[in-house]
Formats: sequence, C-alpha cells, structure tokens
Amino acid sequence: MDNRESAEMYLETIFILSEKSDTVRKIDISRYMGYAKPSVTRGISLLEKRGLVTVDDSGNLLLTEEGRREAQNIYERHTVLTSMLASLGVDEKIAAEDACRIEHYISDETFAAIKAHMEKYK
Amino acid sequence: MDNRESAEMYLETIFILSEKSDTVRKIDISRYMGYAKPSVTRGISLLEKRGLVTVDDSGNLLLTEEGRREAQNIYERHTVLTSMLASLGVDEKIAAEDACRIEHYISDETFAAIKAHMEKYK
DNA sequence: TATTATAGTTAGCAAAAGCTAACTTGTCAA
DNA sequence: TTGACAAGTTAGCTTTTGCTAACTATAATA
Repeated sequence: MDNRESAEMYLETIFILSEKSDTVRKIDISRYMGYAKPSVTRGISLLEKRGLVTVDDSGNLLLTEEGRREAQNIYERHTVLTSMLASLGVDEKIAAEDACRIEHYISDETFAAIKAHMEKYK
Repeated sequence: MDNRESAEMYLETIFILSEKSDTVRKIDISRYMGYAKPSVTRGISLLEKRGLVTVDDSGNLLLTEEGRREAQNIYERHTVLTSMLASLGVDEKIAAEDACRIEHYISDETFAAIKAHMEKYK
C-alpha cells in the first residue's frame, strides 16, 4: 500500500461495483479482482484504518466521503487515460489494461494536462 | 524484479552512465540511483543471472547484446514519453519523472502508438 | 434438529526489493 | 610496511501484498 497501487485498485473496485449494485461485500471484491478472500480482508482493513471505507453490520462496504473522492479520482483517470490511448489507435482492451496500470503513477499535473487535451479535442 | 520496474531501472541506469563514461561500476549505479551498495550488488547479480549484464575483472559493468537492446528500449520509452508529456504542457521535470514511472507499465502496442503519434507531429 | 454452504477471519508463508551492520579486499600514500 | 579509504559482499531485517490452510459464524435446507 505504499506505492498506493493496491489501495487505489481496491477503492476503484468498490466504486465500480457500487455503481452496479447497491450492496458490495468483500466477497464481491474478491471475485471481481480475482484475489483470495484473506487478501481482501486485509486490503479493506487498511482502507478502514485510513478512514476511506466503512463496513456496516451486514458486511456491506461503504466509501467514506474521502474514500469516494479518491475512488472517483482514480476512476476518472482510468476513463480519461483509456480514451486518450484509444484515440491514438490503441486497441480498446489494451488501452484499458494500460490505463489501469499507469493511472496510479502519473502526477496530478500530468493528468490535468491529459484531461485538458482530451476535452479540447473531443 | 517481478513487475520488472526495478530491473529495468538498473538497465537504463547502466545505459545512461555508459553514454557519459566508458566505465561503469556498481558504486556509480549506487550513487546515481541513490541506493545502498548491497541493493545494487543484488540488483546487478539478478541481471547477470538473466544474461543482461556482465562484470569484468576490474568490476566494470557491461551490457550484453540483449541487455543493451532492452536498456535502449526503455531509454527510448523514457525520452518519447517525456517529450509527449512535455508537448501537452507538462513541466519538463515532472514530465521526466512521470515518464520514468510509466515507461515500465505500458504495453508495446501503446508505446508504438504514442511514438507514431509523436513522429507525425514533430 | 442436523447438515451444509457461504462469508469472513486468523495465522503464517513467499517473493521482491529496499535497508543497515559488519566484513573483505585491493590500492595508495605516509 | 602499515594504515586508511573505497568498492564490494554477506547476513539478515523490513515492508508490501499476494497466497494457502484452517478456523468461525451465520443462514438456509433436508
């Protein structure tokens, strides 16, 4: 959770699954990400400690306000980067895969520049 | 050395230092990367095992043909990505830092698309 | 009620890649 | 020749983040 890729992927996954269903449990994360249950247990508990996620009595995951903000940021990076790559002619699937990796590594400044560029030319 | 970022950074560093000086030792890598000597000892030995680097009797590092090819690839990614970001208006220094991170994570296809795009508009 | 399935946890392993402490070795100067 | 510094190695620690094995607890079903 130091280079934050892992934490960001958990957040993004919670966010994505929340859009599709009104309840998201750890097992859903586990299946979606292809991770073993104990990995998810720990991953989520780290997010809880950071105040980004809460878990209610029924085991439903909820993003806190800060968690939601972060998740949305990452998801936006994902979509903008994917469409940027696709606009360069990269195959849609590969574009999404690459976006999914680099979304964690670019600075705010770089992302802002890419986003501005995409808005200008769309 | 699994997501290959680390190995690629060692290769790239050897390549860059080779351009500036005709001998490159582990201590030079250590200073350039800001890593402790034992980290470099291990990093380089993994590259040796993979046949990407050799070390001569005087302790000079030499890229093998394959090592050189890989190092050059990464370095090219670095330069192309940096100028791509710079062309979007990202500050030169930040562009280089970001390029240095994402150069390890984009697919060949994506890199080819970016490179083609840059060549077209330069 | 007893059984079984599902969700989740605990304990502990593994790999990668950084680190420090402390050692060896070789070279060069006094 | 001796002493000291510089380069490199060895041993072993640390963190992150995946994993499996085995457990618990809850809920549904026979």
